[in-house]
Amino acid sequence: MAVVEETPARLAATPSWLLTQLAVHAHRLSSDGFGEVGARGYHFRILAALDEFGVASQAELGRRCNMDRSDVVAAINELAEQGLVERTPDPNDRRRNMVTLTTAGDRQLRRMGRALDKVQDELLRPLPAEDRQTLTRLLTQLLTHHQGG
Amino acid sequence: MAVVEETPARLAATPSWLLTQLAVHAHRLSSDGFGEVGARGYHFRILAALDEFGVASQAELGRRCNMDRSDVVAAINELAEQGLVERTPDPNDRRRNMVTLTTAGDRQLRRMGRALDKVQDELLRPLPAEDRQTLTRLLTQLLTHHQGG
DNA sequence: CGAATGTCAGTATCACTGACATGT
DNA sequence: CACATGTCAGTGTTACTGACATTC
Repeated sequence: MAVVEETPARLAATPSWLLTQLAVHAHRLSSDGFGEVGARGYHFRILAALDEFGVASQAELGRRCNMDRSDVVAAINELAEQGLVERTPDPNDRRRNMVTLTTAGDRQLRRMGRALDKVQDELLRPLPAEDRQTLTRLLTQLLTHHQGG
Repeated sequence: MAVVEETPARLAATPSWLLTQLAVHAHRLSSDGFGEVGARGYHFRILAALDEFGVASQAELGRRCNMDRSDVVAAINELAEQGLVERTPDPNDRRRNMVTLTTAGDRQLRRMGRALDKVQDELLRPLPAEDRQTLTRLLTQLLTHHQGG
């Protein structure tokens, strides 16, 4: 009957619940933005890594973007089909593919970047600048611990 | 060649990236704990809601736990099969099922609760108590904004 | 009638596993 | 030989969509 139903305190007071639920909202927001340009999160990760560090093998991309090798394969397939990246064999190590960002890929990256900027604004809207910094610092601290150490 | 590959700054400096990556770690940790008792996240949400607010219809559970009606159906199926909840028709409203927590369900909830407590400790380990409070406050503030308003 | 409820079937994204062939 | 790389096929979790019959 109630219009608004209450979330159990056992969940609401729990950091891992807060994190996952907020991640859901972040994902919804960015899915909307990315979807408008026919892409998804994995694509952005790879394009951003190529833009920032240049040509790379698929395994390198996987490590940089926190993606599994097998998922990189699929993502590169999709990106290559759209002409956003090029996959060429590495003559120095014939196990590897060299993945390069194309001009079209760079344009797409910029489009997705703009969409992502909007997501951040929307996501952090209720927080003043100081709190945003604090939040980013704390989250970075946590992530560094769990990924690096 | 590098042993550690760098994450693109475009990602690392982005709150939504931090959130989603941390949510991944939280999910990994709780999946381990929940998996040991043969359960998953959706099960905990429902058991916790039943424990805190008592008997409820499936639709109510969905609203409280932030789950889709259709996903509640599947979760309740699984919980009922294990004898952790009971599903009985509501005589006052024949559209509804009344879902009740059984004694076994209560035991399971406690097991999962203990597992989840370990997850929080592990997740927040690098932060001092004060920072944990700040983080929880900021996350709560964000989530309230995105869910309530 | 409109609206809520339970149910079913299917989809998408992200993450992961195990296997295999090829090459270093 | 061990190990890295790319590839393929499949799984699990969470989240969501559209449809349908039943009931209020």
